[in-house]
Amino acid sequence: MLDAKYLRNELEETAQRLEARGFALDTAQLAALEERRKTLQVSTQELQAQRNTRSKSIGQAKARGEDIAPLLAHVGELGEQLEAAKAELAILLNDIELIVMGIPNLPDSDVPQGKDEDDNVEVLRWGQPRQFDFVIKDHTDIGEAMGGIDFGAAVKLSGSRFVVLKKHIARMHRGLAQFMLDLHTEEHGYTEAYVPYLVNADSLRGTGQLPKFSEDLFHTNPANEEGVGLMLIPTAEVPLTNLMRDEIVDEAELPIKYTAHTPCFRSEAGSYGRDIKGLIRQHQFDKVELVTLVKPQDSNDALEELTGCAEKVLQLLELPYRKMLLCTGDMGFTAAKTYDLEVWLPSQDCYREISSCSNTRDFQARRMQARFRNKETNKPELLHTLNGSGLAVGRTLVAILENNQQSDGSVIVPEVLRPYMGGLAIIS
RNA sequence: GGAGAGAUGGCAGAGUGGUCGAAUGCACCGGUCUUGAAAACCGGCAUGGGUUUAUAGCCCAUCUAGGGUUCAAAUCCCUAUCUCUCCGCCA
Repeated sequence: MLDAKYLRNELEETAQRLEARGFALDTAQLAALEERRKTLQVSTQELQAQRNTRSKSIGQAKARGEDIAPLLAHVGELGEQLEAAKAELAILLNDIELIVMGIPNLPDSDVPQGKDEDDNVEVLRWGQPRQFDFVIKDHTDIGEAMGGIDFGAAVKLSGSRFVVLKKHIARMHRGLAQFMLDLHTEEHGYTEAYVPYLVNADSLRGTGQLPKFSEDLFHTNPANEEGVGLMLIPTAEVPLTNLMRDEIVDEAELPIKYTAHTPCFRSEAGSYGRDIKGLIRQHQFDKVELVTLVKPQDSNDALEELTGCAEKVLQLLELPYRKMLLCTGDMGFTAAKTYDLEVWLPSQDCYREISSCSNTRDFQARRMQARFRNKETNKPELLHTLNGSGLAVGRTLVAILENNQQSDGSVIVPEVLRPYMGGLAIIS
């Protein structure tokens, strides 16, 4: 959420900056609502103040043993006016909030202008895509041949966009998550967390999934009262970041760095026909998430550091990747600046997203009132929140299967993963 | 599933209808004292919002949340959520 004061004082400038990311802000509508809000709120508060003083004087009169009947008659109609004004104001504030909650974050000034993913800027490339001297298979064929990937079984259990993994593939999937968690906790200073996979609407509002992207979420429909209104997390960013919702932490505790391995659930509404085959786009996938909360002046550096932590995973697994700086038009709703990491997929002959690392600045923090106490002023200030995948486990599995495949259909296990695979060097 | 108790500021804990945004203690910040520290003493110390050039002032809201009663609610009523105790069940 943008700062309400900034929004109303710099309405045109805000609209201009949002245009860069393809968002059309209806400034005329907002200005009109704002004008009404101002007069109505001022007059409502004025009425409230009047009633407060009169009620107070009734109390004082009563204490002195005076007759309060005439005072009571006078305050009666004031109450009615106040009720009406309050009701009207509540509706208006609600309307305005709905609009403001649906406005995306402002892009940082160093984010390239652009319309879509074609305008993203490549920052660096790491590793060399391997040259194959045999006809390569995609991860589905490799996995199915090993009896380790079974889409048919998943269709029976749940439907399309789910998968059943077995044997070495299932183990590698598990090992990958362990490896990533160990790396981030032992080498990168993150605190491991185990979090709920079902969260309430307040949490989803805090990180920006609601109210605008409800259709991307899986909603629960419990048969009894218990658990009503809970939704499945689309990413661990939601529970991890919301740990700080309505909290004020000491400046000395910053930065706060959390990591968690969780499944993520996405309805993928509107992506019908995209990546139908394989593990790339699933309703349920595992991810190791990185979340950091920092002082405002530290968030630029924190984004570089966080992205570096995700890159480290790819480097240790020896997977070729490139780092993209997203343009204004391709960024997510809450992001001020985003790096995508894209891993090389031989079967698709291109780089595909495997991590997305964003600085949301105070956009999420304002929604959830996540703050720290400034040591100098002793006043609470909004934190900056950052999040990134470190990495998407399913897609990492895909990348390993495809990049490390051999002509006989077996796959070489990356060195760093072998301790998590009982020492296996090759799976087949 | 059944029975009961509770939810107040960073924490602890008063407050049962009227100058209560809320006593007191702890913590924290500043000062006096001290060679320095501690102790003692003095002072300060909630958050959100509105108005405004202003984190000057003024105003509104907030005692888990949402409704209700009343001129007036931390205080009375209803509902929800959460916590605790006991019984049952259970990984």
